Amino acid sequence: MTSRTTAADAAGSPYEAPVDEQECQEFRQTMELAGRRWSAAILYAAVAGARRFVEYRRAVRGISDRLLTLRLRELEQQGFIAREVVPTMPVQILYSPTPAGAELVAAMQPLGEWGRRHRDVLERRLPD
Amino acid sequence: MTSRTTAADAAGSPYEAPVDEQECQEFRQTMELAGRRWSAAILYAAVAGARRFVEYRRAVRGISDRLLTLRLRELEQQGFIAREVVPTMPVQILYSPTPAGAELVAAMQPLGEWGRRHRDVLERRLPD
DNA sequence: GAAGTCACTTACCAATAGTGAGTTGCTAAC
DNA sequence: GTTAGCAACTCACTATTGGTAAGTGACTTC
Repeated sequence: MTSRTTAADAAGSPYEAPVDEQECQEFRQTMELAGRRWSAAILYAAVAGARRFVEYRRAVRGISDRLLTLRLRELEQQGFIAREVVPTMPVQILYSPTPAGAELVAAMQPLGEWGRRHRDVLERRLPD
Repeated sequence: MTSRTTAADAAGSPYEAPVDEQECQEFRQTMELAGRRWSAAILYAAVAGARRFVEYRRAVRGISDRLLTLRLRELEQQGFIAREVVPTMPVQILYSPTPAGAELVAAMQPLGEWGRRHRDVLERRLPD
């Protein structure tokens, strides 16, 4: 810190924020990866046993076909979900969680817990 | 389950997905509340010691004034951040984490941990 | 008195999300 | 043998959200 004075100093600013910028950045990236709309619910459904497209659509109430397709592709690209085509007649397409996906869901559990304890807050801001 | 047969049954579908739809829903709401763009980083900065507008802007690298204003207001409404006007000359405005906000950040810690272990995945999909 | 800081607003454009309908390939029912 | 249905998509369109850049007013420092 230099000897330069500012309006804030004059007004009694307590300190310069000692926030670790890089850690903040990492934190942000992780939360935004996992917090992408629908992604967490889809991963959760996968770990809970969903496999086929329609099963996910049923489990993740409110999602559209289009967004489900998009998110499944993204999660596949990121390595959290594996897509398998079973060449029966008619073909079946199965989406299963990878170990990385399951690990991610496990890391989200405390937040799920938090959500159950603070259901009131959720209902106040996300009434869908 | 009825005795109705479907194409899926004919092709050997393993089971109906036993996913708990309500739990999935809760999970989704929580993750999307915390995963909103910039929100997690702002809360993190708050817990790490940021108080004034400029301190948050410095800590949360890349955010614009507009979005920071918006997010701070949202987090205040949701009860995660408290806004305090100190009537000095010039006035200071301080944003501090509430107990609920601190608790939320604590619940996000395992995900932050996960992010540090999987930095490669983050870099692949969020190069900003 | 010119330039700078703090905590915002405003205007505008781009990216993302949501809705609803259509498609292909198959089966099952009348 | 046409009609209806499901599974897993795709397309076109609109609404919502996010990003960029610039401006504002009260105040301070040079």
